[in-house]
Formats: sequence, C-alpha cells, structure tokens
Amino acid sequence: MAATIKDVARACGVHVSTVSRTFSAPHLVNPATRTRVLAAADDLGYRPNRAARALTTGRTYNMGLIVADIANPFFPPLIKAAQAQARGRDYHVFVADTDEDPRVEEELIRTFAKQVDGVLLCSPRLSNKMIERLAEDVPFVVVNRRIKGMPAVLMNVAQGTKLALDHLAALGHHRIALVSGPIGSWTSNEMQGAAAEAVGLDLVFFGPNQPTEGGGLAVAPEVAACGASAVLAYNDLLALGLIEGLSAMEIGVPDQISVIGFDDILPGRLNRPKLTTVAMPAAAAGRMAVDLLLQSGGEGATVTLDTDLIVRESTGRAP
Amino acid sequence: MAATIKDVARACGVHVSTVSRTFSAPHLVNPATRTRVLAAADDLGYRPNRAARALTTGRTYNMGLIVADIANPFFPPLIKAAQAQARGRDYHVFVADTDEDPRVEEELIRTFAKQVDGVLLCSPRLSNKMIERLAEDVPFVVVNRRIKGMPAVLMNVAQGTKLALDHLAALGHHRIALVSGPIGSWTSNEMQGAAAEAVGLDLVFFGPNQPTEGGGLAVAPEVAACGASAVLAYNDLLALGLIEGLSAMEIGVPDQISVIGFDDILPGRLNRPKLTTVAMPAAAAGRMAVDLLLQSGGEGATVTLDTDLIVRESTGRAP
DNA sequence: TTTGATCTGGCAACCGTTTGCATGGGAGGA
DNA sequence: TCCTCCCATGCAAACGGTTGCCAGATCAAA
Repeated sequence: MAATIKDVARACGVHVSTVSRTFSAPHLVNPATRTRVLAAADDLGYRPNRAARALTTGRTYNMGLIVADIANPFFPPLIKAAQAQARGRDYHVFVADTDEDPRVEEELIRTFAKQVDGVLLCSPRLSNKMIERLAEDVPFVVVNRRIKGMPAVLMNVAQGTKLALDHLAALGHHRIALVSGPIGSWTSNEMQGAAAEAVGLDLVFFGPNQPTEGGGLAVAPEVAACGASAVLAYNDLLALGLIEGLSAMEIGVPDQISVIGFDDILPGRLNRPKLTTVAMPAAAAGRMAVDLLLQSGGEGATVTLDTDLIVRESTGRAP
Repeated sequence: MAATIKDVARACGVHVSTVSRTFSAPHLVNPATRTRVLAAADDLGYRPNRAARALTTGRTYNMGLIVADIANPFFPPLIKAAQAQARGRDYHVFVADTDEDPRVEEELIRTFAKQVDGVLLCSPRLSNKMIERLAEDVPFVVVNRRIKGMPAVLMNVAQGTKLALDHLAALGHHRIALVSGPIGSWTSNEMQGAAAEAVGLDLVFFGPNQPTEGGGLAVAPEVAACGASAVLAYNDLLALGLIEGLSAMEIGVPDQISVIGFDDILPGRLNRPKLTTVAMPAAAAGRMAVDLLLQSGGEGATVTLDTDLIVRESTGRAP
C-alpha cells in the first residue's frame, strides 16, 4: 500500500492538516516543520493522491482530449502540442479515441466528465445539440466545430478550399471532383460550402466517405469515371488512398488527374508523388485549445487559424 | 453543479446507501425501490462519480497507456486495439505521450499512479531499475521490454531480424548496415544481439538514432558511404527517412541499396518504393497487454508474439 | 402462535485530502 | 507587566461515494 498523508503525519508527530499544508500551502507552515514533513514524506515515498484532492478542491489538473481516430496522422501533432502546452501549465492531458463512432464519443465524454477539468473535443461527430447537453457536465473546447457560446478553435477551411480551387483553376482545371468526409464533420461542410461558392468551376460531389486511406481507395473508380481532371479531397489520407486507387487503374497523378488533400500529414510528404495539400495548423490548434480551456470559464471565445496551400507534386496542368 | 448521490436520495426519500446499492449491487435492493431510484437518477441526470467511488473501492476502471511517441504510426493500432479490448471489459484507456523523454515518462507514470488501476508501458525509455521502483506505486504491463517478475508483451524481434537477414542474404547481399534505434530501447538491443549472431555477413552498426524520419534522413550519408548494399533499420520511420535521404543523393532503392524496416506502418505501404518490413503485431500486443493487466495481479506472465517478414519493393538483388 | 430464515434499507465509519475555524504560545508595544 | 496580534498548528467537517453491521418486516414452516 502506498503511503498516505496519515502515515506521514504519524511519522513526524504532526497533524494531517499540517502535512496537507506543507504541500498545498507551504507558506503557512513553519520552515522547520516543513523540512521535517518533507523528509518524512520523501522517506515514505509519499505523493499526494490527486483523485482524493480533486474530491475536495474540484480541480483535477487533468484534461481530456478526444479525437475521432488516433491513427489519422493529422492528430498526433495536435495531441503532442496540447500535451506540451498543458505540461507547461501544470496540467496533464489524457487522450482517447472514438473510432469515428458518436456513441463511443458520448460515452468517453461521460467517463471523462468527473475525472478532468475540461475536455478538448477534436473534430467531433456528435450533433451540436448533444454536445450542448454534455457541456452541462464538463467544460468543453471544441476544435473544428462551431457551436454558439462554446469556446472553439477553428481552422479556416473555407479559405483553404479557395486557395486550392484557385490553384487548380490556374492550372487550367475546370471540372473538379470534391470528395467529402464523414457525416457530422463541420470541416467537410465548410469545404462544400466554400466550394459551392466558387464561380466558373464545374464541381462534382462525392460523399460521405470514410476519412481514411480505405475511403479513398473506395471512391477512386467513381472519381475516375466522372470525367474530372482534378480532385479536392477531405483530407490527406483520403487523397493518398485515392492516388493509390487511381494508380492501380493505371491513371497517372498528376498527368491525368491532379489531387489535392487537406491536413499536410507526414505520409503525404513521403509519398510519390508528394502530395499537394492545404496545411492545417494542427499544433497551433492544440496549443490554443489548451489555453482556451484554461482561460475561459466556458466563455465562448473563438479562434480561427489560417490555412496554407502547399504545392508539391500531385497537381499539374490539366491534360 | 452535477447531481450527487444525495440529491437522488433526497428526491426519492431513501437513504444514500440505497441509491449506492442500486448502482453497485442492484440485487440487494427491492425491484420497486430500484425503479424509483433509477427514475429519479435519470431525472436528475445523475451519474456515479467514478473518482469518488475509486476512493473507497480502490478500483478506478481506468488504465493508462504510455507511449514514446504518438506520432509514430506504429502506436495507433496498438492503442486502438487496447482501447477496444478494454472497453469490452468495462475499462477505459487514457493515453499519454512521453516525447521520447524518460523524465516525462516518469512524471506521467506518477500522475497516472493513483488515477488508474494499472499502466501499459509501451517501449519504455526508462531503465529497468527505475521501472521496478515505480512498480511499487502502480501495476505495470510492459510492452517491448523484459523485466524480471513483471508481466510483459514481447515481440519476437530476434526472429524478425533473422528473417530479414536471411532474406537479404538470399538476395546476394553480404555487407549490411544495421541502423539502430534510441538508447534504452529493448527492441534495438534485441535486434543488434540477433544480428550479431548471424554468420557469414559483414555487419556495420550505426546508432543510436532518433526513431523517426529525421533520424533516417540524418544517417543516410553515413550509410551511403559505408559500402553496404543493404540496410536493416530499427523501424519503418527510420527506413522511410533513409530512403528519402538516399534518393536525395540519387541513390536508388532497391537498385543500389536495399532497405528493410520494422513495424509495418501505413506510410510504408503507401510509399514508393513500397517498404519491405518486418511486421510487428501491434494490435495483438495491445489486446494482450490489456488482458495481462486485468488477469495478473502483477504476476510476471510473459507473452511473446511472432513477427512476420513482408517483402515489398524496397529490397532487391545485390548489385 | 412461535420460531427462524430471508429481504430490505438505514446507520455510520471510512477512503485521502482540503480548509474554515479555534486555540495556544510567543513576540512586540505600551 | 499586561494587552494585542500574529503565527503555527490542531480540530473537524466536508467532498461523493461504498459497505459491514444491525433492525424491522415479511413469510413459511412447525
């Protein structure tokens, strides 16, 4: 059994409250006593039980971070940035993965609710209504979702979509396939909305799709058949799968079809052809989300981060 | 404020202990009462506070999972498998990332200690001695590390190394570069040990290296200069970076140099050339680790999982 | 009816820690 | 020398639950 505050108190003939104060309000205890307590604590290997502490203080110094799919390389940089930022604020971040399943997402939020001071909800698949209800149990910061009155970190997807479309138009593309993401994704909606506003382009929509390599592989035939000379995909994973599927059909990228993704994940940089993509500031988003959670007592500040077009090898002139 | 057990008790004129039992030992309470309590609880949106419960029961129904680097695609499948397995056992898994830093690793373990029932320690960078000491605070299952008396999930790296080396030998390679991983990695040691036993091969060792794409990029020049016609890399990320670096030097893979990695991560399957690799059963390891933690009361069972050579495009006949 | 077994639910202690309040002693000022 | 005031510490009640023990009620068997 690990040593408790009582063991320490007994060990140096002092009341538990004194031991408690030695750790949580050192200035209230006599330096001599403090040294004695610290020594005894160290000797017994005592460390305050954070869960018990949280029971009275109401603060756990933990926060939860929920993502749709850890296996999507988009998330790790966001996660790492959030953890680093939190560490600097004396907080810890626990991560959980919903497997793109809204039910799992809900359950995880409920589990987190009492064990953390707040939850960073990244690219949620839950409905706004549901999220608002759950927000009664625990403070949220949502990433990639706009919900009124709730702090949010947004990426400027509309702007990125425009950059991508402009790039394609400049290369002479006219008929463009828009391969969207999963249902319930704000990002996907933003993208479609922004694309629909583009003038002079002939857009073909495909969706919803799994935001994975497999999803890309699966739509490849349809995309190939639709007569588009360029594709804008919901994310890089989808784009990568698409390229894979197209090349299996002997369709060259970018010679016959140009492909643009979103996110700027590592595999996109290693792939041949290297993927042209709209870079999402994932790390910055992770940091911002942490700060927003810590600052706002649930106040609805919204931060929007700009995106960036990175032209590499998967886009070229229209045939 | 969220509803507590007291609110529910008051709401249906019953003692808190009855409410408590309704949730944790339903058979002890009269069906009629139970229905009443459940209704009131539902009405107030009451959910038992797991942290408070843990205080008396000593069980949190949470477990921690610590990895060196979430951004390494090797881990996500392991994490997802562990979470899924745990979910089936009514447990939740919280993930944390150490950034390959032993100090962060230690701190995370201490943080987890009182908030989880056990920790899955994946590819630790801490010393055996340190891990043994920390094991007094919280039960562990280590993955990819052998520590006496501690439950472990091992991957048969030695066997995988042998498979890889045999494959290369069969292709006519003789001088082979072995690019190892970070200090403190059991896997890296295993690999070196197994390689050293191979007869008839001329091995050149490089290391330690960061187990990332950057690490591979960095050693590429040395590897190119050492005269080896094939490389066995600590992991796929390293191998991918290596291929990247070599191709930047106009050295063709596999025409001039063959490359084999370890892990079988997704980017390796998308890369051109597709990476030949020793597949590690990451998902199985995640599941096993969870089961081991739940079964053993800390008993030192060890499970070893076999690895598998997957020949793709990055290996070919020696020039 | 008595006896005893079986249910049901209340009581209160406990888990490890924090914190408002009370207390005792010593220092400093008058 | 006496009166304040402050400092350091103790006391005890919380926080949100669980659980061993006990008592009253119910019911069947004798």
